[in-house]
Amino acid sequence: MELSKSLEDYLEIIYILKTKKGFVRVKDIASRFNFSPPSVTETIKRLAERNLVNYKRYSQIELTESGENIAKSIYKKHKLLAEFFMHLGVDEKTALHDACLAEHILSRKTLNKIKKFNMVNS
Amino acid sequence: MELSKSLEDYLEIIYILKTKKGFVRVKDIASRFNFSPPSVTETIKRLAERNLVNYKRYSQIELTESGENIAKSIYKKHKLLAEFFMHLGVDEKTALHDACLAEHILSRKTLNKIKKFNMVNS
DNA sequence: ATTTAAAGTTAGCTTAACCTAACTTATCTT
DNA sequence: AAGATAAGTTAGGTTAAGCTAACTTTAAAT
Repeated sequence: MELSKSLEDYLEIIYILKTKKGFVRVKDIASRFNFSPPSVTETIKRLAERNLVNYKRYSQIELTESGENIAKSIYKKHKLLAEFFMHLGVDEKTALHDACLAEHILSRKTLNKIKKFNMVNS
Repeated sequence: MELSKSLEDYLEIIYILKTKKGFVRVKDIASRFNFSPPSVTETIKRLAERNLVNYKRYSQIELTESGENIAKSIYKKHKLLAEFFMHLGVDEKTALHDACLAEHILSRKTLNKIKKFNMVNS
């Protein structure tokens, strides 16, 4: 059931691309992460096995409902953490970078405390 | 040159065990991480290839100077982050757990802001 | 000093997550 | 509608990081 950092990143970027562009292609994911297209295809297949995306060869990639739920929750963590780091005085670029990493590891309890901190400091 | 999260964890635990017990054995590392002894042996060899530990078969494990420097810096991050999470109101167990993960990923810039935060809130 | 038990190692396997080279499919242009 | 180009896939390789089973070495106990 546990998702790796890598799979979480894929779900998140699929969600972001879908929202921003309306559709998602292997090429877009590959160029975002600087991965080769075959690596992306392979990972998409693994996501499909877990019913997190609907995959059809040579076609666009769609999140399933549960895939989208996970993607949204990761994206929310990302936003929360970026805001948090910036409240601490970290520059935006670094805040976004570190948020991309921390979003995969911090516990719900810690994230809740961070959320409270953000609320107080807004 | 970049160390994986896994290798950083090994260096850190070797440093901690050495400090607390005076010596480090495969068995101790294995039981800390719940890894099998062969996995530990293999990783120790990889650390030795990078000159981060001195490894002699059937003998104790010693950090080299550069291995110890890295280990110390990770351990310092660990302490810093655990303290930080507790300042935010996170319980100790969770704080230590999350510190173990965050210590491998956060940038120097973010860690510096966290250090300042800790100083103000002590 | 032998024997036994504990610790460590070797050999060989697995999976995730990347890669390149070569091939296939889809799309776009004329 | 044919051919060229772009996108995607397949096949096969690599490395890190884990595992078990079987073997070796060291240390402890009698």
